Amino acid sequence: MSPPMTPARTRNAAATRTAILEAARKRFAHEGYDQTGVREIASDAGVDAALISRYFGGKEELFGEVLSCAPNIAEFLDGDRDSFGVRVAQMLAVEPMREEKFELFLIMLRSASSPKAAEAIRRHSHDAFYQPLETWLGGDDAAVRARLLSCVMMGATMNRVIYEDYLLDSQQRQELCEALARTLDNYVSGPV
Amino acid sequence: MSPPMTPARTRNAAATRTAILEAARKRFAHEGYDQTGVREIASDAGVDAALISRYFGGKEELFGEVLSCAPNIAEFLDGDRDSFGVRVAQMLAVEPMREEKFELFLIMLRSASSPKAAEAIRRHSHDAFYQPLETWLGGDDAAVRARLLSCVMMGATMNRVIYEDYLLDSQQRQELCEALARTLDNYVSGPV
DNA sequence: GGGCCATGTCATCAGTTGGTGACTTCTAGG
DNA sequence: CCTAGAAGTCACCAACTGATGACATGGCCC
Repeated sequence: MSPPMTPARTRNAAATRTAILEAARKRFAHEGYDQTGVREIASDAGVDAALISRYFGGKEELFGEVLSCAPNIAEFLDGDRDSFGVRVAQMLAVEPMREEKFELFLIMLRSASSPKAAEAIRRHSHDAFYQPLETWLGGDDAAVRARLLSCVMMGATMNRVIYEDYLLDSQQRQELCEALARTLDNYVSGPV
Repeated sequence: MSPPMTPARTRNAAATRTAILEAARKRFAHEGYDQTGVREIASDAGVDAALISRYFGGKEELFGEVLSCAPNIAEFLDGDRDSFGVRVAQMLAVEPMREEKFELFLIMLRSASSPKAAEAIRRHSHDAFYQPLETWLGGDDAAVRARLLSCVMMGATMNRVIYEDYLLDSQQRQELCEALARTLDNYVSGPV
C-alpha cells in the first residue's frame, strides 16, 4: 500500500508496479482471469491501462507474476503438524473468504477455466503447492495423499465460491469444519 | 441424435433445437461458459448462430436449458447404497473424463466463475444435486454430510480439470480411488 | 540550467463477442 | 397450384477486449 521511502506516488516505477500487482491480485481472486479487464486493474491501481503492457508485457504475464507473489501453502506447513487439519479446516469452513490465505485458491479456481491462465496455474501450483506438500508429507504414497488433501481443500473452497455461505448456518459450518479437520488429519497422518 | 419420425434434418425445428442443446452441452462441459461462443455451438450443431437467439432467447437462457437437461446425481443414488463410495470414486478417479456422468460437474466447475452462469448453476445444482442428496442421506446432519460429499466430489473433479491425469500414474490413481471411496462411504454412513 | 531518459497519457486499432432484423426458401393446408 | 407462415440465411451492429505507438512531462546527472 505505502511505498517505502519514495516521495509521493507519481513518477515512481516501483510503486506503480506494486500497485498494479496488488490490484490485479485482488481482481483475479474475486472475479477470475476472464472477468477481469486490464482497465479495471489499472483503475483500481490508479494508473493508466497502458502501463500494464509496458511493465508486465501483457495481461497474461501479469497473471503469472501475481501467482508468483500470492501467499501459498507454506504458512500451514510451518505450524504444528498435529493441528494441520483444524487450522486448514478453519480457513476452509469458518474464516471469511476475504482472508488473504484464501486468495491463491480463489485465483486458481476462478481462473482455471481460462486456457491462458490454466497453464500458469498448473505450473505454479505444482511448484508452490504440490511439491512442498508432498515433501512435508513424506512417505511412499505422499503423492496420493497430497492429491487427497488437495481434493478436500479445493472442493471446500469451490463450494464456498459457488454457494457462498447461505446454505449452511454457523452451527452446521462448525460441524463441517470438524469433519473436514478429521478427514484432513487422516490423510496427513494415516496411510491412505 | 436421431429424430423419431421426421424426414431428414432440414426444416425440423425440434431436431434443430436438440442439436443445439447437444452441441452446447458438450461445449459448455469442455470449455466453460465464457470460453464458448454461440458461433462455435452453432457450428457444431450445423446450424446458423442466429437460431440460438431465436430458439432460446440467448446464450444465457441456453445455458440454463442445458443445465436442466444434463444428467444429474440421480444415477448414483439409485444404485446399491453400500457401493455408493466405490461407484462415485471410480467415476471421479479412474473413468475417463469424457464420460457423460462427468458433464454436469464439468459444466459447473468450468462455468462457475462467470457471473451470468453462476446464478443458474446455484439454482440448478441445489435442485438437482443437493436436495436429492440430502433426502437420500437422511438424518439430522444430512446437510453437512451432503456438503462434505460435495467437497470431495468437486475437489476431485477440479483436480482432474486442472492437472488432467499427468501427475499420477495408474497405480496411484487406483490408490486414490480407494481412499476416496472410503472417505465418501464414511460421510454417507457414519455420523460426521 | 539543459539535455535525456524514464515515466505517464492519450487516441486508436483490430479482433471478438452476443444479438437483431430484413431477407430467402421450404413446406403444409386449402 | 398457390399462398401463408414457419424455418433458415445473411449482413450488420454496438459493445467490449487487449494491445500499441505517438506524444507530453517530470526528475536526475552532468
